[in-house]
Amino acid sequence: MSNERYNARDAEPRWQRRWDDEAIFATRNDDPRPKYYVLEMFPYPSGRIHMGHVRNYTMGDVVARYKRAKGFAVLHPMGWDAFGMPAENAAMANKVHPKSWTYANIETMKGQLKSMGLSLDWSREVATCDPSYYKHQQRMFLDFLKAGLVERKQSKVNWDPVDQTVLANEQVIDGRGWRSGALVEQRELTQWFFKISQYSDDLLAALDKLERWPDKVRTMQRNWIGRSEGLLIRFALDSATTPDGESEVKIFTTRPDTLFGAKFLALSPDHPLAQAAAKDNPKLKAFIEECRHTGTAREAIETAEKQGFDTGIKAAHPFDPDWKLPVYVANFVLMDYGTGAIFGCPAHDQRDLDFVNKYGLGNTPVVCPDGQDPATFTITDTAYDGDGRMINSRFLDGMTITEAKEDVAKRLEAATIGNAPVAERQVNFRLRDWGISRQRYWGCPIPVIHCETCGVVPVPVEDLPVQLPEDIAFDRPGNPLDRHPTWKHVACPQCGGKGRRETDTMDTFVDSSWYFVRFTDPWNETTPTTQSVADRFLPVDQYIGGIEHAILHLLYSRFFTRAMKATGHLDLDEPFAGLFTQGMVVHETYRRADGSYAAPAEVRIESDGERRRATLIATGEEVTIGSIEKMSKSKRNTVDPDDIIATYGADTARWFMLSDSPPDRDVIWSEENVQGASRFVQRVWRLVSAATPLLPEPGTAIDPAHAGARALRAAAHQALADVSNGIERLRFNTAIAKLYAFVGTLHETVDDPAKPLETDPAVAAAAREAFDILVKLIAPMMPHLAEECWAALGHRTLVSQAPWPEVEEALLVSDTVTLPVQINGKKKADVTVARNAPNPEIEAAVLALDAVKSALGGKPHRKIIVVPQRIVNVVA
RNA sequence: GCGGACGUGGCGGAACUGGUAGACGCAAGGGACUUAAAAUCCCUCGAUGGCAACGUCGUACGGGUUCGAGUCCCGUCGUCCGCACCA
Repeated sequence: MSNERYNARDAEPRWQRRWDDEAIFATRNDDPRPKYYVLEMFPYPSGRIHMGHVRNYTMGDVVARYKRAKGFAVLHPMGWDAFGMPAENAAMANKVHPKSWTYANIETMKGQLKSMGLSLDWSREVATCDPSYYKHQQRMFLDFLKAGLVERKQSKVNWDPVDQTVLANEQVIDGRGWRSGALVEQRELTQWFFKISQYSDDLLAALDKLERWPDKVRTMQRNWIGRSEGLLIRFALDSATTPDGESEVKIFTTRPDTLFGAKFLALSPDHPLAQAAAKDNPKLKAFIEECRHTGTAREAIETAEKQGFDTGIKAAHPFDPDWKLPVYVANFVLMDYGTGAIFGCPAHDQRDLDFVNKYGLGNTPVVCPDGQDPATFTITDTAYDGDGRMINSRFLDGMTITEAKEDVAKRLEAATIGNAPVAERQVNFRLRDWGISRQRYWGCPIPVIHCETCGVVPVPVEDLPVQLPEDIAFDRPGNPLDRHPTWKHVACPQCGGKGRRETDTMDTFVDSSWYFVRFTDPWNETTPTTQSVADRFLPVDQYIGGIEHAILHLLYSRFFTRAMKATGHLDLDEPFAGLFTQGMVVHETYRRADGSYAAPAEVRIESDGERRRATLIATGEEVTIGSIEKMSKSKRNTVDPDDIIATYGADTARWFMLSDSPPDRDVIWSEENVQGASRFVQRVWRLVSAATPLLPEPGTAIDPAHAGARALRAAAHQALADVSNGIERLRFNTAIAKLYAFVGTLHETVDDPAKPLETDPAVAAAAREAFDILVKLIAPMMPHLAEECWAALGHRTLVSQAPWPEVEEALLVSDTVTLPVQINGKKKADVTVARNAPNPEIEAAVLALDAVKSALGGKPHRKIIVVPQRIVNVVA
């Protein structure tokens, strides 16, 4: 065997250069073969890539290389999600311009990605901060505006006091800004909105068709969109108790069946009627103020106590004008859902029950669970929201909930107050419009001009892009665009009068909502898309990224696809046909005695057989091995991809990323397991080096009658079938397990003391085929090693361009099968029979087995179950 | 609170639509080679009983369906994730 070690540091750059020189990963838009679009979520250019990127991009690259070998015109591009806050933070902290900071980071990270050996078409690279990209985004903004998909409105917004910007609801997590972590405040501002809610129904319904999306993500989006069917009911107000000008209140309910259990109405503190009532009621006014404050603090989780204030207003029950219900203002009623008002049925809604128990309004159960006696069924602390029959509900009594809902809806639709029906059926969504205004510099400028006479005027398309000014100061927080001395002062395109540019920029989620479209023709300077090309390559066949984008990015992209279709930029229903969410890369943490963290690179791990100990390399100080956590700077448990590639090579890193865990689960980065991957790289190289001199020319005919040759071919084709299947199903860890096993088999052949490889031409010919297959199988995962082996095996082509081998199915089935034999479901023996042996023959063979005879002890069996090709079970 | 996913050796995990539980990797132990170490190669490796052939138990726990259950059903416990006053 050769002693020469495989030198990744030498081989990897060499092959990368060759791929580059021959431009083998560039995709031609006129390639006539069937297309396959594989895409990984593009990175934010934060400075350096991290292990999460390595995992994400390795998975995508395996798919890209595999599909390319399968004969597809593969589109596999990369770009940069390059606008955003960190560039401005860096500008403030280090006096670097966001642009130079961003482009320097892109340069560094591009080099890192290249060192991973990814099969990307770099000629399609885009950066969202480049005017050549955001120009088209501005164009689409104007098109959306024209199409009625953009709106400017006053709204209560989530204000992040640290980043000094507005956040979308999706960007507020537990009441805190998703990036800054600061407690979010409520403010009234005029904002630009994309009318995503216009597509609520479609965005929801189309989820059912996204069969290649994880159920988890679809469920999350379903919940986020939050469709609920119900009834909008008008309650007439008692004029004697009601402020002038008010005569009714509208409420939304999904439980009209419980109308006879109503005890009160409740308004949101922001409800117009509440405001009106507060005018002459200082106590109510004070209460509303209080609600606002606790509302903004958002500590709702622990201080969830229901509070209300009786306005004194009385509302008439829709089925009984003499039945008056008190109208409260309550802190738990949300203004921006439904109508901002509810009716409370305490017996069947926990919130309402908590409320009446506090204010002594009582409750009447109107739904009685089956098996309970309606006469004695009572509610005290726990509302009943299950199924049952209507009680205490006059004409509804005895009906099911569904029947009662229908009956109430029909009656109230037919009834009228004034000239309008009392109620109408309504569908409500939780999803609200997407506020895209950000008070930031480093984002895509919103292309409109505010004119003193004409109002809001779109920037003419021929004036695009509205470019960001480069002379900008970051000495204060807030929006530098707004403070720029000249940039915002322009003439109105309509009247030529005094105008002012919009100084808000777009949420960076806008940038990432269509980059996958732009990749199809990034060279088009005049329009955002070239429709024929976009329609050819889209949808993305396989999209891969983190679960953290399950809602925001993916929902926005789905909206954008619809909006682009509506404005004639695309003909596409859904952007991502297949979605895969990969798990995180996690690592142990190390803590010093003083509580500070130590980095993996500073620590030496030793095992004394019983347990693992960690010491600081520099001082020998013992450190505690802590829990396994997501890699993060704060826990200092990160591993730098550059270090790993320098030490082991990209192939080892790639192989490790795929091998240890199922790709949708977290993978633990462990030094021992990386070394295992590294050993495997060397093992493959040694094996190929040892075998090569003994192998005949590629394509040498193999004697089909030779048993040894056939066995070897069977192993190769089985591995081929298994690895292909693993990649197709994105089960990379199982594909890799099969490769380990296959290499083991080849090793046995090469190491066989009988030396058939040297003496038996049939075996040698089979081995030639097997080695060629092996190298093709490892190529998607370890492309550099594969190229090196491919060349060593005497090929002059690139394995990266070689076709995927075809499975010869005939090799996978043998003439005989060995079936496990069970007695009463426990395995006791094996039986080998002809593959197509009829059942009686198999039964006879089984009953003749010693193990079966002794187990039966001379008694007759009761039954034999033969599952063809699988198993035999004898029932004693 | 609501919704979802999961629970298999010392560890990561495998087991297609119910059909030989623990593939493959890591760690560990033993051996070969070596002056020695590294590297490499070979063997062992769920628990338990037995000298052994072999037996018994075993996929969080308790039931059930089935010739047969890690897989399906019911219940319990635990872990993780998402949403969180959405009427």
